[in-house]
Amino acid sequence: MDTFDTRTIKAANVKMTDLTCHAVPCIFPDRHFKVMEFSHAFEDLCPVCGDKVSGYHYGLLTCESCKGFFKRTVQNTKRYTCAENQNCRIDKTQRKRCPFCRFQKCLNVGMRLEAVRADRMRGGRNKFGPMYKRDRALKQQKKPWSMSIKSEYFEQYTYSSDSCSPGYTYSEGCLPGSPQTSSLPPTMPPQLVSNLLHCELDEAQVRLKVVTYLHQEQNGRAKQEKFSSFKLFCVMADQTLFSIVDWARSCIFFRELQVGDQMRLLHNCWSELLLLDHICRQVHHGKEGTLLLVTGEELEMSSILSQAGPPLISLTQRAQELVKRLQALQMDRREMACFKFLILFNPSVKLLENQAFVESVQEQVNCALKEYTFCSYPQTVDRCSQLLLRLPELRALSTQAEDYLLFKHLSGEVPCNNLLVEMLHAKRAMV
DNA sequence: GTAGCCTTGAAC
DNA sequence: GTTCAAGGCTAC
Repeated sequence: MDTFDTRTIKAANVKMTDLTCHAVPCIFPDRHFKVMEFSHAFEDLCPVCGDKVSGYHYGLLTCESCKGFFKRTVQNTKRYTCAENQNCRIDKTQRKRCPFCRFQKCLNVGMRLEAVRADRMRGGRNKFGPMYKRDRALKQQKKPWSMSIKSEYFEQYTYSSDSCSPGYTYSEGCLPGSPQTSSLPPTMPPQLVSNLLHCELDEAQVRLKVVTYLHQEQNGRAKQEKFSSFKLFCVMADQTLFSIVDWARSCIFFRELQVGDQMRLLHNCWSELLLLDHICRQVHHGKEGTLLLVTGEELEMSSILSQAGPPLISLTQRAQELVKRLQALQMDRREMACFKFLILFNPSVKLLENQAFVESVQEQVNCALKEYTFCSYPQTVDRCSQLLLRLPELRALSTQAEDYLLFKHLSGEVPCNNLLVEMLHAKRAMV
């Protein structure tokens, strides 16, 4: 129990020890005391604390203090802990109270770790320059419509992509796979569905965390101790699972539950969520014959199948069949977000303290998904049922994956101190 | 540790 | 030469 909590907190702290810090002391600071001027006034408020924006910093418009805070945290590899429930309110007056939640918010709104320079070189421009330029142009276009800053902020989504505006990137209209991109007239999704989508993890941030961790792990080992491919996959899945736990703990509804219920729900469905994460990635990847890993790497399916034993071959093939079915349905990101909640809020989990609440969330999400599919895909009347039929398949597949993992664990092939194994044991203890 | 102001330097 | 987003300095 305790291990779960401490490890979760560890996962929430971004590991940046591979950032080499070569501080260059400024021996002769040539001070001109030039008054700082900006060519234009920034009217926006900082998405982290609501203070006045001073310019683009680490990927998006933020205030000077959050810029400095983000820089100090990343450069000095700071680790914070939250004395409350990891959902402290961050505003101008309280931003100093909880650095843990402040840093989480920095990451959640889209501040980029990679914009903090490992070599601490001053001046110049980075790769975000064109992105900032695009964002400025976009904001300029939006001005005549007098959109309030707040509504603009909440109408955008957390999927990060370099091709869209900084921070919250895919706007309503350019969300891949959304019904708005088809020839159908645009319809407003139910508010709950939009809220669930808003909770989604930033794929780029997850990728960065996993890649950074893997890099550290491999580099910190002697040549003969390097991980095998299977162990690397375990570490990758382990780190992804940490991100999934972080996602759950910051989600609407879930964060209102007592820690005991949170753990029961997560212990019950961790493998389904992990598998769904993998499957969603493949559905949107859309390249037959290759698998897209959380690290962004592509693997040839044929090379996996040629090296894997029968249990892994069967698992891979069944997962790909499910991917194909969901691709055939053109399942979109909002539906995926609903799926996650339907999996997480399982009222049949034993010993829940607030079973009624879990049941009510499941019902609300179910209704919202029905309404969404009905309004957005009117040409497919039974779309919702077709989607929901995939859930038992996902569950069966996750059970098969758990069995395989247990077998590998008993054979000593899973790395020690692994959250996957911890969850596996916790789930078996529930039954 | 925080946050406001200063310096730097690549891109334009 | 100008811009502006990095890092640095320092009073608090």
